[in-house]
Amino acid sequence: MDEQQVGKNIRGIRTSAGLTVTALAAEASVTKSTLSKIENGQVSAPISTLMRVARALEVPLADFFYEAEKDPDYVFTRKGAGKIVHGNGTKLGYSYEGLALGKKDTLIDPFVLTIDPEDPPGEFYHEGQEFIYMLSGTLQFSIGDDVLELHAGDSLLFNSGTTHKTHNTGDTPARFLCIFIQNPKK
Amino acid sequence: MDEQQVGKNIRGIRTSAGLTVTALAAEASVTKSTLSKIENGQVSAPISTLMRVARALEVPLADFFYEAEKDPDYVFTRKGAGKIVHGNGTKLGYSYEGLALGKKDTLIDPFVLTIDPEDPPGEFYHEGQEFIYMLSGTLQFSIGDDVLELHAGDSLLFNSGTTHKTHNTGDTPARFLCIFIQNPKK
DNA sequence: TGACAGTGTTTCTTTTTATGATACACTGTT
DNA sequence: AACAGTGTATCATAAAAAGAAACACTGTCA
Repeated sequence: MDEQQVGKNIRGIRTSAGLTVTALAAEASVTKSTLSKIENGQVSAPISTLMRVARALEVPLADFFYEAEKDPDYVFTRKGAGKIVHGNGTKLGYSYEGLALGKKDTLIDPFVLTIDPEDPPGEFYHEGQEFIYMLSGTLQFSIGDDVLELHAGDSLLFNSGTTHKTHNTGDTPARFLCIFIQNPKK
Repeated sequence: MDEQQVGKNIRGIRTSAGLTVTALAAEASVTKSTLSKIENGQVSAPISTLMRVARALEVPLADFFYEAEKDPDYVFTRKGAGKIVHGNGTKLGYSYEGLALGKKDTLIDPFVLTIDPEDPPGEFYHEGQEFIYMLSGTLQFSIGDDVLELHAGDSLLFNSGTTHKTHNTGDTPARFLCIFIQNPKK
């Protein structure tokens, strides 16, 4: 991990967001020359500057410091330090926080999923099984013909093949731990 | 997230490692005055300096930037929702709250485990993979040669074959969600 | 009691360097 | 060809991080 890598991370996040150097610099209240130098690893920016950039990108500051790891024995994720995967590829704005993206050979795929009150209902169908554990908020969860009202601490294990829908009917974000597992018998 | 929080994170990691300011400063090739100021949030250190400290602590740099817990009341287990299975069959007094004992054909085995401060350390080894997600309290978790200090919101995915030990060194019960999955390839 | 070794903090000066303003280069488009 | 948009390099200045050394503030031990 060095300034080069930090810069590459920032550049990756910026381009993913469809922002130009100029636009992000303005949003973060730094000049574009400064941002350019940061992204190219030409300076060792103080955290105060990086914080402004992180805030403008709306990502946790820790996102700037990830490095590609290789086949670790375990993956440890600090609270809030999971890699945020924005809902690209879906028409939903949900944000997924992957908790173990660094591990290659894994049977488990854990995420923390946040659904905001204004988010549209989502419908899912896929193979395998799924386990969810509510962390905060309230979520209306439809599975098959049943509708369940999930609150913090509730948990649910089900076959993903059963059509399931999510809808946040409350006025606070709903956060839940979500764990996918592929069916190995397939 | 600000310099204050970064400093607190560093201090927490340093003290957990049993290092003094002087010792860590020497290891990181920084003066103790500089390290003191960083830990107290009096400077906005450049990443080059923080990298030296992270390397000396043998932690990834991202560990300095995890967000502090804001709302501690988002984790609650509904009364009577889970079936309590006391630690029969083990010599430990741990209590397991099975979350999916009613389902027969399951790939996932989720439960909430509570370890009280007076409980003796436990050591485990078994096949498959395991995922844990801290709900409350503090747990000292040894895996392989590493010792991790787990707090609420932290998560860990690992191969169960790696010897792992649990020990509650705090003064409040440690609760964590634990999900165990058999290796289907065996 | 006093000396002392170890902790962490503060003050002060110097030196490093990150920053912003500006100019530059490199693309496409019309 | 002019132009609007990208990102990069140059340079002076201002900012502030770093280090040295002195300052507490513990404990311990004789």
